[in-house]
Amino acid sequence: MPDHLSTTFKALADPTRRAILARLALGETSVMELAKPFDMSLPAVSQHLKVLQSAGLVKRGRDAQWRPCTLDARGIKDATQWLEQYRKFWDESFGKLDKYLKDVQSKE
Amino acid sequence: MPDHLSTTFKALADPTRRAILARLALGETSVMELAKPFDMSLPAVSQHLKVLQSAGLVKRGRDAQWRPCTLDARGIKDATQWLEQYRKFWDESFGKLDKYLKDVQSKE
DNA sequence: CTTGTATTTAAGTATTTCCTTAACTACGGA
DNA sequence: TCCGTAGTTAAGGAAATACTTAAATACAAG
Repeated sequence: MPDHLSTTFKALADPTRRAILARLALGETSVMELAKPFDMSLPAVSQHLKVLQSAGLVKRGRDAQWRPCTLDARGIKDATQWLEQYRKFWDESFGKLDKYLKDVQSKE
Repeated sequence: MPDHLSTTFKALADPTRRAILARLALGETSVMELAKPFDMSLPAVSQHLKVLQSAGLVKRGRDAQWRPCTLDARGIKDATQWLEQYRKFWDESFGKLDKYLKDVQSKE
């Protein structure tokens, strides 16, 4: 129903889900393992993973009874690239603005 | 109540609010002007602006009865920098991964 | 001081989110 | 086949979200 980017940013707007992504940045792991740090039921973590998956931020596999999770580049890329449009606005100190302009030029 | 980054990503997770930011990227403008493209009441837009403001994405001024809006670099910077941590995961084609590794090295 | 313009606040509502517990499915091994 | 481990689905509820209309506020100009 909603656009893809809204789904992705919504997924990122939760500290539990961002912590899951941080863990996955270290490498593939199971749902059990992911759930350990959180004071929350397993179904809750499973539901967070579903949100992350449909946002294209996490991919799931199958290994016997485990469903290993890894980062999915797609969602991260989409969000990053959208924000990239606004890069010239964050820290407009001349140094960084100068770097920005050079980068833009080098792409032409 | 929630952490700053959650507030910021939540603010970005709405297409109307992202459209407002897109308009503001072109320059400062009024609430009336911002509201025009949307099939939505003025209070609704005003409420969206409040969300953007508390996420550090928009700054407001005062000029007679107008409350001009501009982009606020802080929120954009925070969100971008958080995602930056994951840059090495989006498009791990060797070319871009190579560029990433060079960038990391050049910062040391 | 009244009117018009710009904008916010208040109050109410439908929908969505994030969690819970209970029940279910999937797989491997004895 | 029965059991244990891993994980999901279902059902329900409290709180948050995204809107609405009506009323209030802020300022400029006559």
